[in-house]
Amino acid sequence: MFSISYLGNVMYKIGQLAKLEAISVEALRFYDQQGVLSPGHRAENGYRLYSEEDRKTLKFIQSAKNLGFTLAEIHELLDIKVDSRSHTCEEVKTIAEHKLQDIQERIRQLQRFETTLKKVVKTCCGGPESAEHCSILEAIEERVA
Amino acid sequence: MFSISYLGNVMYKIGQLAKLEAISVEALRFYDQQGVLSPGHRAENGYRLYSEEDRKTLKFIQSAKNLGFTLAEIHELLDIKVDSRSHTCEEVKTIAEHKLQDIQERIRQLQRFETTLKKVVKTCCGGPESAEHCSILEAIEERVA
DNA sequence: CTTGACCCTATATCTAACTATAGGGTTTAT
DNA sequence: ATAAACCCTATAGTTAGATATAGGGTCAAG
Repeated sequence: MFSISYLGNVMYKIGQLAKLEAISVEALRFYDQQGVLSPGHRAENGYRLYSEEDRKTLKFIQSAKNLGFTLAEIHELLDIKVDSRSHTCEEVKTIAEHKLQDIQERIRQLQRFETTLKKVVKTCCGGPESAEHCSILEAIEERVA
Repeated sequence: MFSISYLGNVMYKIGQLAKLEAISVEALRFYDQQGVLSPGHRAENGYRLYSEEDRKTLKFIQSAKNLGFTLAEIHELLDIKVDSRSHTCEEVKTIAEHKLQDIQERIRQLQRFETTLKKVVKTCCGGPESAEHCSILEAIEERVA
């Protein structure tokens, strides 16, 4: 297998980058289409050619996904990143704080579910008897939440 | 406005039930289509007629949704409920326990996001200075998660 | 007797982040 | 030279739980 180079820089074909960064080829094409990761160049045959810089951007995307950011939010972050001189720390921090609040709200909602579910599970015998008087079903009927 | 009755029992038209239980008419039709809440009868003109029992089932559905159950899971619970003699407490408890584990796993994932996001937010000055050396962007680049 | 409120079905649209498929060109290995 | 492996575009499908829309029937009031 040959390595591809453009203007003296190593370039990756889509399948190569996909393998390196443990992502599907389809997902990479999807990122291109969504504008979060468009390869800097195309070969003459139309193949996408990703640079080392593109690979770093992909790592950024994957890392941001690990923080719970959506692709739309990652798009925003990347827009700031590529022209960071025109943007401020405040903007970035605001985005991150909103995300944090969003996540915390989702945690609270899930914890409400958890609290009630735990209560309800505890009251149930869980035995082989008929569910006719099952305390879980009864609790739900009585609008437990 | 007249109240509708069938075999001596009060029945609700879809819009009436929707108003009483604070749900949209479309959602009720969707529940019917999904088989979680099919009105016991249809009027001669094709109108859905919901009984008091159907209304209780709707309350059950809404309550179960407040515990985080999906419609598919609620379908399962209702299947057990309508023929509770053929089912056991154990079955019901198992469903609830699985749901609890599911919710707890989702909480853990969100908490991982939260922990890292908090760290990252704290390191950022959030000031009006350019984002060129923004510690949040740098942290994401360095695969913070 | 017609207007507005209500009901019906069937189909499309929404969000998010892909995955899959169809149909076709390119490259690499044998 | 040909078959496998790889690339392309464009479009459709997936999940969940609805919401929206088109086109049409029903019903009660004035």
